[in-house]
Amino acid sequence: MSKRYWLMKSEPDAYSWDDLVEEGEGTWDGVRNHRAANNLRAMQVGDEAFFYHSNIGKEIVGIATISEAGLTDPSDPEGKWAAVKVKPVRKLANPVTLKQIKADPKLADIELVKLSRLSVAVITPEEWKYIISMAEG
DNA sequence: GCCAACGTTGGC
DNA sequence: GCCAACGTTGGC
Repeated sequence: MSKRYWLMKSEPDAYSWDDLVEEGEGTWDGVRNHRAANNLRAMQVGDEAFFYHSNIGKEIVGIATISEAGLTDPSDPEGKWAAVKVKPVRKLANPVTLKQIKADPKLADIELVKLSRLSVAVITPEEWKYIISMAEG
């Protein structure tokens, strides 16, 4: 299967990009939303994900890669929820803010905006390329 | 099975 | 701090 792209939200107060870089690898667990969990289950090792800071910053700050997929959430005693592990790839030269994303007609259908409460969202290859060009172009 | 009430998340 | 969006719960 070809590589897919994702967006993972985190409140930097709870777990920031810098925390991920410091640890080297982070487990993405605690997701208790079925749609977000389905996204987690669809992830494959090697997929890439934007790391988005919600609440504080409200911007995409970096790129992470899925290092382990199809895990069971260790924080779920019933073992029903999914988790993955991620590693930082690189920080974006210029973070892309939610404001920029909302203001751009090319990103009008992005799941991040349409389903704003989803903690794990899908990014299409077109959206991925476009956001990268905003950040590093 | 429907729907109102409530809780949570996240933007503003 | 407020409110909108969405999910979940519980009464019927």
